[in-house]
Amino acid sequence: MSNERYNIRETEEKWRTAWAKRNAFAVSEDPAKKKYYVLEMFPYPSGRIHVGHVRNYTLGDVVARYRKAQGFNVLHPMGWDAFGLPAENAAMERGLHPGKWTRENIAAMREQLKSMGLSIDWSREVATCEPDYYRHEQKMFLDFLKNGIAYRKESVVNWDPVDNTVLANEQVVDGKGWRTGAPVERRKLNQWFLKITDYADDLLEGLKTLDRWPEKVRIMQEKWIGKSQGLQFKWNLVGTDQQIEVFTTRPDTLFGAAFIGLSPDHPLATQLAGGKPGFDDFIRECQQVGTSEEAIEKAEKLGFDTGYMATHPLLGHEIPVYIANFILMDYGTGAIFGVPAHDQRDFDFAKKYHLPIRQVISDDSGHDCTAEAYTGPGKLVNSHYLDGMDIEAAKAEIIKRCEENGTGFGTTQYRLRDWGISRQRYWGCPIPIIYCEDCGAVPVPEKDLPVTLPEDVSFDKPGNPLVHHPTWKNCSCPTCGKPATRETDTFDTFFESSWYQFRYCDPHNETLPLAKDKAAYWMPKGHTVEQYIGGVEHAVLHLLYARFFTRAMKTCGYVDCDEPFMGLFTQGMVTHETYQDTAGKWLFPSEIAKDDSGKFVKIDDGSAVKVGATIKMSKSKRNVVDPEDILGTYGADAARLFILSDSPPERDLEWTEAGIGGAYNYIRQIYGFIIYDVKDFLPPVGTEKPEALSRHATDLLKQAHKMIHGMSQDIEAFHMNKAVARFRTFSNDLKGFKPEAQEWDDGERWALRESIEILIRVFNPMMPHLAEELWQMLGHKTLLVDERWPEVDHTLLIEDTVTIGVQVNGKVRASITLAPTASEEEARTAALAQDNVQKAMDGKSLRKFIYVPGKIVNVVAG
RNA sequence: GCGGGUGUGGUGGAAUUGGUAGACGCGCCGGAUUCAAAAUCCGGUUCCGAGAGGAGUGCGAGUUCGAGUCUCGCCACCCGCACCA
Repeated sequence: MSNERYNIRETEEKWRTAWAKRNAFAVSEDPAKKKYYVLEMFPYPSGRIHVGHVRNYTLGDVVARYRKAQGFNVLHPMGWDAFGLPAENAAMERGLHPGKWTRENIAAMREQLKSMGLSIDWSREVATCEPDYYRHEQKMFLDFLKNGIAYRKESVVNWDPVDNTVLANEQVVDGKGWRTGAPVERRKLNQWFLKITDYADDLLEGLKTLDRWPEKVRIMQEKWIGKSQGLQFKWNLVGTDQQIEVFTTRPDTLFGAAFIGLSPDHPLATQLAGGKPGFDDFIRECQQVGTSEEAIEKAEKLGFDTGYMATHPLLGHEIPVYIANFILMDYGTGAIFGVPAHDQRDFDFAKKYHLPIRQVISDDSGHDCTAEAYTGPGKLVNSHYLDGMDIEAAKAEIIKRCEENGTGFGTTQYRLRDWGISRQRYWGCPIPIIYCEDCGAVPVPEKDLPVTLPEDVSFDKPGNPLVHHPTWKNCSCPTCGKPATRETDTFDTFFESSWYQFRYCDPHNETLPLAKDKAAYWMPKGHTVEQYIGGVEHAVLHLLYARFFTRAMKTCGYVDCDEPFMGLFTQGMVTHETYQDTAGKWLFPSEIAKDDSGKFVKIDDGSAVKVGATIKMSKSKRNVVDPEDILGTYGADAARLFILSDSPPERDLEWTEAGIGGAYNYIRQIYGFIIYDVKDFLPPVGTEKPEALSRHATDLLKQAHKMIHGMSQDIEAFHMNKAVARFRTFSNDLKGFKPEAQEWDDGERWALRESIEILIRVFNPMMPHLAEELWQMLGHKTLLVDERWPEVDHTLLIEDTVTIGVQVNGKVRASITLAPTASEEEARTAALAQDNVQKAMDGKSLRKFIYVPGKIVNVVAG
């Protein structure tokens, strides 16, 4: 076998240069060609790519190169999600300006991505932190205002009382500020919102059209939107003329009501209980729970008895009114009625405050409602005129009665809340609003856009530097000319990532986010991004915001489509083993090695290393590998091949040294095999197919065409690991292909070249540098990047025999080879002729004979 | 807590969607080559059993001629939860 003579570094660089010189991946609108838009989620420019990026962009590149080979006009762009918190952290920790830090990171990461050999049209690159990008979203925001999609309201944030800054949920650790350690408070601020709830039904309906999305993502979005039918109705507050409006999805359980619960943020809460002993402490305690739903749900359920009672005309008795910390002001009316027997949270609350538990639903199984809430189906009991009804009928009856006596109405509620887009941060897109004492919140006139982010800022003080900027903040009112101040909040960075899929279609347009004709070619309704690829962690927020934003843009006349991504693929995480030294300190994989006995030790001092769980790569656990090292050591093709091998892309990928080594070996082996072992036997490029091929040569071709067929199916279904297994199997077939006689005959030589070229062309999307090099070494003058995907000769896929298993009473005892179309009679004869079948039947008679042609025979004996 | 998902040899995974479980790879074992090692090549490798044979897809039930695949109930791990991106 050959020595390795494939110079990976030089060769890979050579082909990247060749593609770039040729502008191989630059595209423009071409009405003669069908377009195909492949998009991977753009990266946050943290400074270095990580293995998750390598996985994401490798997957996208396989699709892009495969579709290009199929003749599509493939749009495959790249850009930078360049606003966000880490840039401000870098500024505070290291004194670097967020803009400088971000732009340097982009430059570094661009080089890293380029070294992967991606088929990207770099002329379309965008960075969201540049005014030529964000000016358009400022304009869109003004349009949203005009169309009633944007509005301002009060909402709560996490407040660090020491730094006097707003904290992201991520910056709240165990209820305390991450830097100051001070208990976080909730604080109300006026903020801008987008009316995503106006589109809730449409977003829900649209999910049905997304048949090329993973079902799990559609389900998650459906649950997130959380459409529910229910009753909104008023309770009377005993001894006052006040009423409490309550929403419930379970009006059927009305007679089991044990208490009314108010959100601590509910206006009535302070009104009823303010001044009562313990109230201030209670509210303070509530305010120390973070704003995240998770924190609220996990926090201990606390209540405060207002001392008031409430009643409802249909109920007939009075129940106490509590303030409860688990009730969200944002959902429904911010008030509920609690039914301990049929809701576990209410049950826990009732136990804690000694409230009665009254069962009103029963399924006759004797469920003990004093031990645990019952949430299953059943009939109504203890509920007067509802007794004996099923749940749905009882719901309808209560809604009807409330509507008749005018105390309530049936209504639809959504769990989805409007999208708060204000961030009290510097490194984001300025919200184009000016506040004037007389005129209020005034939109910045379009002629004054963009409102650019000032670069001369300092991070000496905590909080948003825009607030203390000496000149930027102060301006004059566009309406009346009086001194005024700019909005110092910036947009949520999800704003930028909600429309970048459009910007790539027309990235240098100065007047519009994108021109109509470009949108019509690349993003027509029903044929938008054919394939979007990214992490499943974006299943709800980013993907829902982008779907909403697209609809909002449509409302404002920018585009004609409503679903931005027709096909979605969500990849799994990349994991790695974790390592700790004897002192428990986390170690990087690069700090350890295997000793002679195969145990891991620290490289610098040889001390023992504890190998821990394989988990998601994270900086804190140091279980990360640097793609740059991998690419430098093994080359881009090996990294790409390993990423695609073994693990199905939707599942987690365990990064191992052995795995990347195996991929590297394959590249060297197949190169050596083709160039040193068989190249000299091959006929020249373009040799005509001989008149007749031997059975032997045809068998090889059959395998080759089966592979093409299988590879196409696998790539289209994102079964990249199976596609890899397929061409590796075929590589083994090739290596085992020997002349039947002493010498190669012409047919064999031709079949060998044909098969090798097929192999090269089908693995090209995965290992484009190696494929291009082999293509040239075999004598081709053209670039493989311009070649078409090989066509399947379907006559070669037909098999004349098939081997199937023979079961006796469900257990495999033998196998038989038949024509795929063999009759049941033929199958029966062949099966019963098998010794093992007779043995297993053990003299018993044939009771039933099952024959599924091409699949199985089952002899039922007894 | 709520919502979504995953579970198959020593190991990553495959199984034409109800039809011969373990393709392909990693690792390991044996052989060739080598002064030796590395690298490379060839062969073997689910478990128990000498063998005939038996068992086997997280655990427990069920449907079926036939279940990794479908149904129900558990267990374990992972992702998201609206200001990380």
